[in-house]
Amino acid sequence: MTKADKNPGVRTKLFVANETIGIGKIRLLQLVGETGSISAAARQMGMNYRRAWFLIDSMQSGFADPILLTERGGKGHGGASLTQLGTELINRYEAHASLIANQSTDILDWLRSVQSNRSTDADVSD
Amino acid sequence: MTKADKNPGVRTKLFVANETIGIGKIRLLQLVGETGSISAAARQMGMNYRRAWFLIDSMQSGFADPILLTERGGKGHGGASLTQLGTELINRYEAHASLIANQSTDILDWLRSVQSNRSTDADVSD
DNA sequence: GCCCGTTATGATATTTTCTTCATATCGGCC
DNA sequence: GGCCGATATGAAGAAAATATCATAACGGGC
Repeated sequence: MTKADKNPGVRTKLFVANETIGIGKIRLLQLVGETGSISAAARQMGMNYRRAWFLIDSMQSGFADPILLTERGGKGHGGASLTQLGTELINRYEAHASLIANQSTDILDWLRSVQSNRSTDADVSD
Repeated sequence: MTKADKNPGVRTKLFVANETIGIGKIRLLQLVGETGSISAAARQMGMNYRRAWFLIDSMQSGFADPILLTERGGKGHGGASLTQLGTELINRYEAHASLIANQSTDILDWLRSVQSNRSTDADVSD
């Protein structure tokens, strides 16, 4: 349970320099901005630091300039903060996602009308 | 560097009944329609029948009615053909993809202006 | 100087996904 | 009735993605 939505949806991914950026990485980046640390963001998303770091690193690899600045040790024992490029990435992604959503009502309505109604809960056949 | 930097791209996926539909599965479905068989379509896309069948099955699972009809044995030793629902799926997907492409120029232009210029190998993701 | 929480990365284990091989069935056709 | 190429699945192996555990460096603060 708590898997995919029962309603049809549309998701878009950006492809840049061999890496992909979707809503998950963007959300993580947002949380880094809000919490001021990668590990706090990871905890909040229920993932381990290792994975969060990989995701952020893969995002970063697409850009010529840093999307965040990190610091270890120091005040607050270190942390991370977004650069202007990082926040712009978030903003542009969200603006784009919003445009897409506006263009998706037709196909979503159609999918709803033709989709299978089989229970999408955990399909443990027994 | 014969392989020029890959340009940024946008890809969208439909989510329906726990399954995803992207350009790869749609292309496969198209080829089934053109060739009249799943195995021919698979060969043409360089994948094995097992995988093609699985992809088609996962697509089908999202819909209440069949997107293709299959036949084993018989004239031509069997084959597959799209239903009207299957062709409508293809058409609607392509119309949707075209809308998305029109809305993506802004973010693509921006990504081009800020992306890293490290050489990237070809992306052949379906 | 040690403690603390964080960044950063290595090494290993586990899970998931994909591939390959193998087998069965179908039904017109010669 | 056997051959053919197609659909349809099972199952073992390989590969890739993800998770877990472990360790080091950092540097302000006490």
